[in-house]
Amino acid sequence: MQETTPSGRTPARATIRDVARRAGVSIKTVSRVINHEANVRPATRERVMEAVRELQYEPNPAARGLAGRRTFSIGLLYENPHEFSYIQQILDGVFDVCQAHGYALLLRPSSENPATEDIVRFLTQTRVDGMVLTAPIGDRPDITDALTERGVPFVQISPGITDTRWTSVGPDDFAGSRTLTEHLLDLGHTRIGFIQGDPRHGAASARLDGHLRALRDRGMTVDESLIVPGLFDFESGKAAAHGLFGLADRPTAIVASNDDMAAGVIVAAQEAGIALPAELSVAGFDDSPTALHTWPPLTTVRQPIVEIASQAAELLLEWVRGERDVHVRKTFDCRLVVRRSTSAPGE
Amino acid sequence: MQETTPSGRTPARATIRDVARRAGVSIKTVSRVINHEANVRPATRERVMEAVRELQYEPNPAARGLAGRRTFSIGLLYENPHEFSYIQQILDGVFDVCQAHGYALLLRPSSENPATEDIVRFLTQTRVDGMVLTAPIGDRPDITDALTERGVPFVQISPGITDTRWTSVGPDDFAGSRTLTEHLLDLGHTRIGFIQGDPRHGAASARLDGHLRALRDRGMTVDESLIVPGLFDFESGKAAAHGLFGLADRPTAIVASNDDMAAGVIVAAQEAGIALPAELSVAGFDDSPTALHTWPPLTTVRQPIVEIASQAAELLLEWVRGERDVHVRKTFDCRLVVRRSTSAPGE
DNA sequence: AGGACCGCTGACAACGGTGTCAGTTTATCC
DNA sequence: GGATAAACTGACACCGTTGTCAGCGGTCCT
Repeated sequence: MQETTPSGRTPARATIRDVARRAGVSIKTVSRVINHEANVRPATRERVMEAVRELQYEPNPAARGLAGRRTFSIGLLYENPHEFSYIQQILDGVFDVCQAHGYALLLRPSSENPATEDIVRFLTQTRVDGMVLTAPIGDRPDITDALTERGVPFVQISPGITDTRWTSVGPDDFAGSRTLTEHLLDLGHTRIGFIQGDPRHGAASARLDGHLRALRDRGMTVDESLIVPGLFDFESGKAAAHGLFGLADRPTAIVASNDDMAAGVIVAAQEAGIALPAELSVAGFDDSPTALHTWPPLTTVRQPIVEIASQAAELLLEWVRGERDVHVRKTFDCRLVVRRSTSAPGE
Repeated sequence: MQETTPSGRTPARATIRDVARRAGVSIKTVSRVINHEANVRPATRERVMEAVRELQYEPNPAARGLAGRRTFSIGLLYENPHEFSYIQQILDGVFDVCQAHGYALLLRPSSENPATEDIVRFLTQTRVDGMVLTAPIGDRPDITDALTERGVPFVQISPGITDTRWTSVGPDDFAGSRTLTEHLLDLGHTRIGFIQGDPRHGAASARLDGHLRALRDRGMTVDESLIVPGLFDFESGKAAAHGLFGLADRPTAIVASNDDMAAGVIVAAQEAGIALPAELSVAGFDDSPTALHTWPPLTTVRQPIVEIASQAAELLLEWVRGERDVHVRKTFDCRLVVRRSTSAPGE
C-alpha cells in the first residue's frame, strides 16, 4: 500500500440564471426551453439554446427534483441471478432508453426473496420516478402493492401472472417452448426429459406448459417421471440430468428450461460417458452466451432480451411522464436456434 | 396487447420541519442528528430520533443535494464485459458498501472505448459524488484527467498502471499467474502454451509476466511461439487454442489468461479430439462460475472480486466524505484452485 | 371600436434541506 | 462566585430549479 497526496478544485457550473442573463430572458423562459414546454417563440427558443450551448449549461438534477417533485431517475430491481448475462442484457436495454431520455438508472440488486421493507426503503430513499421489476420479484403482490400505494409507476419484465392492472413485457415462453419440443419430436425422439425452472418464475411454468402442449398435440402420453424439477442454475440441471440417467428407460433427449441447466446436463452426460448428441440430444432456452460455450453447442430458443428490456423502459417512461394512462402487456416472439446438441436419436 | 386503466395517489411525506416540530427543536438540530454531527446532547438526539421513527422520516435526497452540494450517489463505469460474472461480482461488492453508507449506485455501462465527452456528460448530468472505474477504462488518462479536473474522486479497480496519484484496488495478478504456472511445472509440463488477455487490460500483461517469471525462475527458456494473443473472450480462447494445436510440437498444457478463454480451449480440444486432461492440461484465471461449468472443471486462480470491489467502494467513500487525503494502492492475494483440468502430462 | 381570447413572458413563492453565525447554556478553573 | 471557555441550539439566508399567476401585446369577433 503506497501513499501520495491529492490535489483539489471544483470549477463553478453555469446556472439557469447565467443562461437567462446571457439570452436576455427570464429564468422561467429558460426553464420552458429546456423542458420542451410550449409557448416559447422559436426565435427566443433559439437564443436560449445558444446560450445553453455557449455556457455548457446542464440543469442541476437536485434542484429540478426538489422543485419539480421528480428525480429523473428510475430504479431496476433484480434478484441475484444465476444467468448473469440475462441481467446484463436487461440492463443494457434499460440503460439505453434511460440514456436517450435523460434519465439515470439506479440499481437495486437484492438477495433472494427480498423483504418488502427493503424495497420500500429504496423507494423513499432514492425517490425514483419509476421502477423496472424483473422476474420473479415482479410477481410479488406485496411489492406491486407497495409501489401502487406510493404511486410509483412500474413495469414487470417476464411476470408469471398477467395482471391487467399492470404493465408488463416478456417473451412468449409458451410458444417458444412448444416449438422447441416440436423440433425434438420432428427429429424422432419419443422419450424426452424435461427439467423445469425455478417455480418462483412464471417463465418456468409457461415453458413446461409449452412442452406438454407439444406432446399432447402429437397425441403422445406424458410420462410424469420424465418431468423433473430444477432451479435455473447449472448445478440443479446437472443433478436433474443424473436423475434422468438413472431411469430404467433413459430419455433420448432432454429439454432444460434454460441454457445454464442445459450446460449442466451436458457436463452430467460427459461424466456419465454418454455421447452427445448420438446417445442424447440436449436443448436449452434463452440463447445465452453459455449456449455457444458448451460442446456440442446448444440448440436453444432465443428470446430478444435487450428488446424486451428497452420496451419495458419505454413503457415505463411514457407512464412516468404521463404520456400513457392505460396498462398494456407486450409479448415478444422467440426463435428456435438449432445447433449441434440435438440430432435424430442414435445419430 | 391488452389494456386497462390505472389508479393514482401520492401520500405526503414528513419533512424535516415536521420532525423538528414533533421533537420540539429547530430544523437545524434535526439536520445535525441525521447527519451524525457533533454538538447535540444525547437526550436531544434521542428525542429527535424518536420523532424520526414515528414519522418514518427519510431526508429528501434532492434537497440535501441542492443545499449540500452533493448527491449521495456514486457512479460505476464499466465496459460491456465478456465475463459477465465478473461485473456482477463487482457490482455486488460496490452496492453492498453503498447501501451500508446510504449512497445510491448509478450505473454507467459503456461500449468499448467510450468517448471522453460521454463520461463527462455523465458526470455533469448526474453529479455523482465519486466514481468507481473498472478496467480497462480506469487506465485512460483522458478520463482520469477529466475526473481530476472536475474534482470528482474516483478509485480504479485492477488498473494496469499503478499511479500513485490515484487510489486503486486490485488482485495480485502477477503472483497468481506465477503460482499457476509453477503448478503446471510441478506436474511435469515443459511445453506450456500461454494465451494472453486483452492488451488494454493491465491484468493481461501482469499475468503474462507472472507466467514468464515462473518459467525463468526454473531456468527454462521461453518459446515465443507458445505465447499467443487473446481478448479475454471465449472465441479468442478457442481460436488461440486451435492455433497452438497446429504447432509441430504441441504443448502439453495451456494457460489461458481467464476462465472464458480456458473454456474456449476446452471446446477447441473437444473439437480436435484431444483428451482432457490426459493429452492436454488446461488452466484459467478468475475462478468464475464458468470454471465449474466445463468438463473437466477448470484449474484456475481465484481472485476475491467481491472483496476487491467493496474495498474500492470503501476507499472511495472515505475520500468522498473527506475522511482520507492520501492515495493508496491495495492489492489482494489470489489463490490457486486445482481441479481436474490439469494433471501430469500423459496422465 | 371595444372586448374576449390567445400566445408569450416574467416576478416571485415554493421545494426541503444545509451552512453560517450569533445566542444561550453548561462546565471548568481560579 | 465570577470569569471564561466549551458545548449546545436556533434564526435565517441560500442552494437552483419549477409552478402559479398576472401582465402584455396582438388577433379575432361582433
